[in-house]
Amino acid sequence: MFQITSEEKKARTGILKTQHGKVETPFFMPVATKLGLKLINSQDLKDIKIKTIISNALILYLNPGLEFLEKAKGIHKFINYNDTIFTDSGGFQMISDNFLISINKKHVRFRSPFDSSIHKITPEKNMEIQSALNSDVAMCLDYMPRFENNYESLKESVKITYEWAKRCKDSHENKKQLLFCISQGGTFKDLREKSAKLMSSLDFDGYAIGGLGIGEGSDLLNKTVDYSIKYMPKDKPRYLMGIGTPQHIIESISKGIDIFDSCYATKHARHEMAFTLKGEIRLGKSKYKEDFTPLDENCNCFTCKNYTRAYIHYLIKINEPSWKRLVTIHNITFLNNFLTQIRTSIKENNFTKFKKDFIKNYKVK
RNA sequence: GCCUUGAUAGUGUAGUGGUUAGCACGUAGCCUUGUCGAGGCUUCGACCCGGGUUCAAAUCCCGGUCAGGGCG
Repeated sequence: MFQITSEEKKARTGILKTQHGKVETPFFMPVATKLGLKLINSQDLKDIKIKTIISNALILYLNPGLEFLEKAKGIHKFINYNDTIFTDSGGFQMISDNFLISINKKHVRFRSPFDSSIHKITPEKNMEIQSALNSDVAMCLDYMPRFENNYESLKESVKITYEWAKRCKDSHENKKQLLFCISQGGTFKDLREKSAKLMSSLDFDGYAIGGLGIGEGSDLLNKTVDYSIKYMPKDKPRYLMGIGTPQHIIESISKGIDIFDSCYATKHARHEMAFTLKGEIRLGKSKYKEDFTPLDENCNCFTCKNYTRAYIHYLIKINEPSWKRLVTIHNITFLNNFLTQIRTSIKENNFTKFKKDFIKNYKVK
């Protein structure tokens, strides 16, 4: 399932094998919650060489529904994507007020945002859904409390998430599908350590860190990854959920993280932000009006090969929405290339220098 | 030449005697990280010029300038 191929200090490369092929780690997954990547499609993913995406089991269960997806001959066929698809369990929805109704040890009750119907989901039911979706990697149902700074509720979430992980594992029947668990604990050291230890006591195909990237800031994010990863199995893939930015990705890889997903790159692309090796730029700013250079000077993406910052700026100013696709393509290509470079640097035992050079050039506000 | 209409942020406009002069786009800045609203927030920025009436004028009057329209 997972094999480490090279290491430099704590950073490592590896190969994750799923029913749809092999993926080299560390990698980044774009988010396709509803099986749609805004503005781009599976052909774009092939062109960019994106080998994994992540969707959301609970959302797909509510709409378009399992019956429909069965008629469509499965999610891979439906979206014409023949590589690895992760499905998130839907635990993240629990932080949304208009979603959650109640939660207890047995199940979670919530209201569908699509038709306001009320649903009850148990870990067993969640596994049933993910097995039926036949994604390549399923995530255990976890409980992420809304009040992320409340120690007591986080303590409770660590406990419930552990109980649920056991139930997910026991009821997981799709043997072609890998199953990852998720640890919680907010930014509290003792809770993170406890959660990581509890999860590591169970045998999963991969181990995720959840509950981060929700405004805790870089310092707490980095510290929390340290707390957790110390007690996570070394020979299994480690997935930092919801992250994110190039600086967080490279920092986390240096700690031993293998997998990332985030809507940051695509969402920010639609808000005029493009990644460059020197930091983020805002293309709507007038300083780019006569900047006839590519978004990033070293990027080989479709957008950078064919268009300039000035053109994107111009499209923004004349309210021509096609720029959003161009910037989206750039940002996910940028991240994908970034991860490829990181993998290469680890294999060549050059990662430490690569990271140092990157941080030196990458300006963070 | 005569008549007429108009002139309010960079642009387009609201405003019939007392408004912190409103709005949209724009400028500048900030936010967004496992449900991505093709977003959200903040800032900057104006009454054409000169005189008059009035306690008080973007608002009423006179003149000028500029622009549009009509007549000759």
